[in-house]
Amino acid sequence: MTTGIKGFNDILPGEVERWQHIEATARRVFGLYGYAEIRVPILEKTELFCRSIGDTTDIVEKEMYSFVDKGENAVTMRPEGTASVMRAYIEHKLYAQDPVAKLYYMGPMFRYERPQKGRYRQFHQIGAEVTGVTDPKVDAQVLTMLCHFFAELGLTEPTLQINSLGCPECRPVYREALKSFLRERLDQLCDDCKRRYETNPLRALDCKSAHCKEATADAPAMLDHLCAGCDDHFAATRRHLERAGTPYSINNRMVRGLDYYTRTTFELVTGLLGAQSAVAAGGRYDGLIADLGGPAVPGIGFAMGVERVALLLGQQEFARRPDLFIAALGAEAQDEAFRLMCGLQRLGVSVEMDYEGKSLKSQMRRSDKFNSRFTLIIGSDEMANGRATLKAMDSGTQSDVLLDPAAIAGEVK
RNA sequence: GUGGCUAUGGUGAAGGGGUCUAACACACAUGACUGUGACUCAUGCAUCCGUGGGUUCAAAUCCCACUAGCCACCCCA
Repeated sequence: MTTGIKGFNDILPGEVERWQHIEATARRVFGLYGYAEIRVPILEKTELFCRSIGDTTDIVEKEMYSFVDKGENAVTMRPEGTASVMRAYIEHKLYAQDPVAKLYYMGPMFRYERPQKGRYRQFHQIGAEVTGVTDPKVDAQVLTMLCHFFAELGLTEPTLQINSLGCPECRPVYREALKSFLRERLDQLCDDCKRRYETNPLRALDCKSAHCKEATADAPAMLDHLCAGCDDHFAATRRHLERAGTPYSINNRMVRGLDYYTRTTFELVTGLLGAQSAVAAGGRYDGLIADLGGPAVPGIGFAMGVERVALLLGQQEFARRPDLFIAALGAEAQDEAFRLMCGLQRLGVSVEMDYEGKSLKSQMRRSDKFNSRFTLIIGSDEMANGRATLKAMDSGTQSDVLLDPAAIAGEVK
């Protein structure tokens, strides 16, 4: 038997309803804030991700599904959405009409990692991006919308953490300050952090090792090294969040994995997903659009992991409930049931029936299993006098109804 | 790429060398109720315990390998 690929999952009926609910909620909430959907391809030129995410990030170095296609092009199955959306924004010159674009997307992403709880090789993200606004009101609005979305789903547990990563002005200065701090206590750090000291010293700040936590307890914080512009931006973002009534906390040790982030970064974190605490995350990327060959337009956005959101929603039921089940006895009645079913469905009534000519008892059981609201019973008597028995399943009361779709629809609606 | 744990039916699982042609429960099917569900009762539903090899008179039960899944590290949504 051929099985699916490791880390690539089927989403079966029963679970897919939860996904549809998440997606529909995103469309509704994001629409409220004026975002339009954009659909971009799953495959892009490999260079797009190297340039945007960063050549030396883990994603690009070891996690991408990259291959050479039959036209000898180096292509990659997208590991995230922002790069593609910005590529489309630039390629179609959306900025020419209006540099301000508010876009959202949803779909599968691919990363070659070892699967574990809340992490899969094909996973799904719903993301949103705003271009063309530097004002921190937009930072606050993006975060407010994200929290609004979770509130609509009834999820209050994930909490918002924010940080600022500075800009190309102040970050290098901070990076050096941190390195010189770490240099003093390299011997106290774990092997991973020793390795990261050169490549990505900021990572030491959120290392899980107790020794590293202790050693970096008094490490300099990015927030204390922001330039005037970044400092003002962060302060204003906080003020606007308070104005919007969006609760948050500051996590000055938050580190993001993609190179393009500047200034505001954030995560929606939960303690309910094992090692995967981030349900949604994002940040500002003021240099990305220019880096990709577009105009000097700022941007900010986030992505959430749909699998993780679905996990948080738990086993909540989204079962459908048919309006009517038709139980028919005998070939003639079955034919009539089929005619009625087709007519009723055209009238907007959801109908189920049995196709195997089973006993009435068996059909009643099936009707009950479907949790249908009504059952229509048709046998030879009913066929003879043109009326059938309509049973309301919740109360058990029965009535007579004409064998006519419109008449039945009137009773069932 | 590294480490730990697990692997019995449609599902959750019990059983840790012979009494296992594998408990129990759910689900499913049929019937008791000859045309009425949800309750009740009865009956049926794994010749077989991830795959391959080994130990043994005897293995679902012990050993080895492989494979798969899960969780964790790295990293990330």
